[in-house]
Amino acid sequence: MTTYTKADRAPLTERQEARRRRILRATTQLAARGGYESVQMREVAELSEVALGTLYRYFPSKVHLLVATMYDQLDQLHSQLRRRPPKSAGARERVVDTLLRAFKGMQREPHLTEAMMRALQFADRSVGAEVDTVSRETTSMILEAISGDEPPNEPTTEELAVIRVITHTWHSSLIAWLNGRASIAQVRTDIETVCRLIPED
Amino acid sequence: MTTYTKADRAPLTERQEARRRRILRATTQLAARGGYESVQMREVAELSEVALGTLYRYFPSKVHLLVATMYDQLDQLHSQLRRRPPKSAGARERVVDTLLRAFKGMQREPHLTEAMMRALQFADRSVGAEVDTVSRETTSMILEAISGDEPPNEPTTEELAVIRVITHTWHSSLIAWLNGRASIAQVRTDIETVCRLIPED
DNA sequence: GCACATACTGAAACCTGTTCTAGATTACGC
DNA sequence: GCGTAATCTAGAACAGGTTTCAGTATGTGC
Repeated sequence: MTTYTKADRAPLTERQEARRRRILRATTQLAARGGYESVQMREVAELSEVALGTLYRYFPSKVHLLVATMYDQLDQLHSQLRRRPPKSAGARERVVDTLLRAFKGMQREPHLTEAMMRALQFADRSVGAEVDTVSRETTSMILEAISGDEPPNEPTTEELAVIRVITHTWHSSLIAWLNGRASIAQVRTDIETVCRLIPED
Repeated sequence: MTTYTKADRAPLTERQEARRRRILRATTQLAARGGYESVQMREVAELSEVALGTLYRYFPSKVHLLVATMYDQLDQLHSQLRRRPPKSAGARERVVDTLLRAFKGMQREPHLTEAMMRALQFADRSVGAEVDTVSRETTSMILEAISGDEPPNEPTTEELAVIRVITHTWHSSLIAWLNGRASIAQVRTDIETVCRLIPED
């Protein structure tokens, strides 16, 4: 019965926790500068003052590293949202607001976003657990937006299906935007379109 | 005013066309066996009896190669669909049928599917043009399903938005299935869910 | 059929993700 | 504090995508 806070990690000593933070910070920094390909494992190791082998002990691959970074960022976003939740009238509107607000944040750091999203989409089975964590976090953000002020109650199967579809759309259209294959307006439209699946209340 | 058939390629001599086919065939073969990571450029070159440099002249990267393969497969699927189009009553049903039929085909070659989809999702700006052709092909398949027997007329902006969302969902949920993060039933549900965005007629 | 430009070949070289190894260093139970 | 196990470090080595190059083959205009 060992339940860890925040994404089930084994307990770490302080120095280890510090190393982990340094690694994530370095990754964020490099990613923000030049995106996915600028995150080079040797550079991350050097910048975070950790040996390459140690980096790999903490994060078993570049994709793991970037997905963990994504979780980290998502977590910050989630806190912000809890502090100042969207105030719109209906569930649908609140979800749209939430996603557009997230999108606005991502527009500020397009390279970072690109690095994290590419990794998330490229992740294979071996990263399953970590991707699931990100996915759960996203789900609960949307669920909270749907619930509004009420404490979120157990989601129905139907709700979960809709949320999955929203998440899929959210990720893919973000990627399309990052790749220059979709405009900001198009991302907004896609979000609004998919959110029509949420029943008006 | 030079318009080429099938995805705008410069004209090739017969031997060049043959080489191109050999490369695509080899890629399909290797991908079908072991997925994305089994498609190794040196092996593709060897199997298609072409020098590595030549392979790169035809397809400037592994991702280009796999996206081209995707286009190729999609094209075959499209032909099949034209020969035996879905016969269901409403537009929505026909789209669901189309996608589920495609899904069934992909279940037969999961590794091949994985290789192509991973590449498609991982593609960056430099592959923009090729990804667009795949995207256009997908769009027209769905559009034809919507139109049914009628010749498809000019799609509205609204229709295009819905189709984009459907495509996004389609790709992401396929990936989730390939990664073992979603069941076949879930993919089916997601498709049915997103297709509710198509108005009943 | 010749001359030239373009394309193809084989092989080496390069880059970056990943793995491995031998030797410090650190954490921890006693 | 001491001994042991786990962790960390520096650096070499390996793997597969990509680039490069010298030489050969092919296609094209004349």
